[in-house]
Amino acid sequence: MSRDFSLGTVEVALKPVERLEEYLQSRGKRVTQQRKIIVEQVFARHEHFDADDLLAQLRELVGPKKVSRPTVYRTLTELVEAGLLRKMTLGGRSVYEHDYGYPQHDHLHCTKCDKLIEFSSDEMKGIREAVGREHQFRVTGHRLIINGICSDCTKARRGTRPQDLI
Amino acid sequence: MSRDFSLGTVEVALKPVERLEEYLQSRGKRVTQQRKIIVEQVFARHEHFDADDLLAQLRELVGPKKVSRPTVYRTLTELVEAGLLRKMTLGGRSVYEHDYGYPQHDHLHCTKCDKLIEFSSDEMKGIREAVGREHQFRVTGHRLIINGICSDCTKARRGTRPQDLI
DNA sequence: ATTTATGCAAATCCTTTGCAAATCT
DNA sequence: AGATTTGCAAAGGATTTGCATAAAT
Repeated sequence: MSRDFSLGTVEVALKPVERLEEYLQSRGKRVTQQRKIIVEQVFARHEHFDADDLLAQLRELVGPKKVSRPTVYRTLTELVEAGLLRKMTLGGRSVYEHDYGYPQHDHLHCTKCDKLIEFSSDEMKGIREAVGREHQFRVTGHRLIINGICSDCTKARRGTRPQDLI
Repeated sequence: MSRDFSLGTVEVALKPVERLEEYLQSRGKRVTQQRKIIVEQVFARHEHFDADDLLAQLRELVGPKKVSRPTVYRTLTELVEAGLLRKMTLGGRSVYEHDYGYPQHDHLHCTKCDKLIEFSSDEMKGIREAVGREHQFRVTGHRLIINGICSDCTKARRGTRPQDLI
């Protein structure tokens, strides 16, 4: 199966839910209703989100009391462990995005409207390797966020609240 | 006046305290004892620190009740606004480092021992420009953190607590 | 004399936890 | 049945805020 996203295409053998089941079973964890509901909803949209966004989405699209807040937090942690989601911290709050079946990329962060735009740069690979070698550092990943003002906000001349630059 | 740091030398016209006074006066804010004590202590050491570290340093080197916790937080925010400090978020907590008179650089973050190592890469300038142009984004800064295991932890074979990869 | 800043205590925000009841295997 | 999960309520940790008092202009 292959999925096509704005940044490219990556081959993935299993659907997110299946990947999760595989992960859960390999750890003797259980495939519960709420975990299935959560992956399903998480992969139903591609935008970046935080625990609250997800909770709101669940309440709206699935039902008001299908999954509790603690379970959302617990499951998000598992989805990160399972390699399905990637977590990042933007000004104090945790933000998640798809990792599974999604190509490596970085972010442009508009400090006016707080929008996140994805981009990919091949040069990063080189930088990582070079820097790692130089410092005898075993590199496992990186996070690059370029801050600035997006074109929309530049046009709109009057921005909203000033954001702290992570 | 020039200051020499591991990554290079940058010319700065005023000392941090002076720069702060300039900033405060330009805003009709007051040059208080605690604000002066804080900048002084903040620039007395070059390591990265968080609000708690600073509070501890103040209690130890200045006195146990010279500056309160809320004032530390309020002043750190001002120092960032004044361009004296740079703020970053590492796994939920805010970490600060010198910005004023200190050259642009990025970080290597050891996910075992949580150590931060500075490095600078010239390629980043190019990436920033290219990406900004491509997305009509007015770039004002960036944050690059490369995660991995530092040489110390690799040697020590057994790391400490697992960290979440920002 | 004004007006801003500080310190205290309490409040917030996001996230995590203890524990009994519910749900999987 | 037996173990893991869930949901609830409460706890936690970092950071912020209201307000009376202290300090700066």
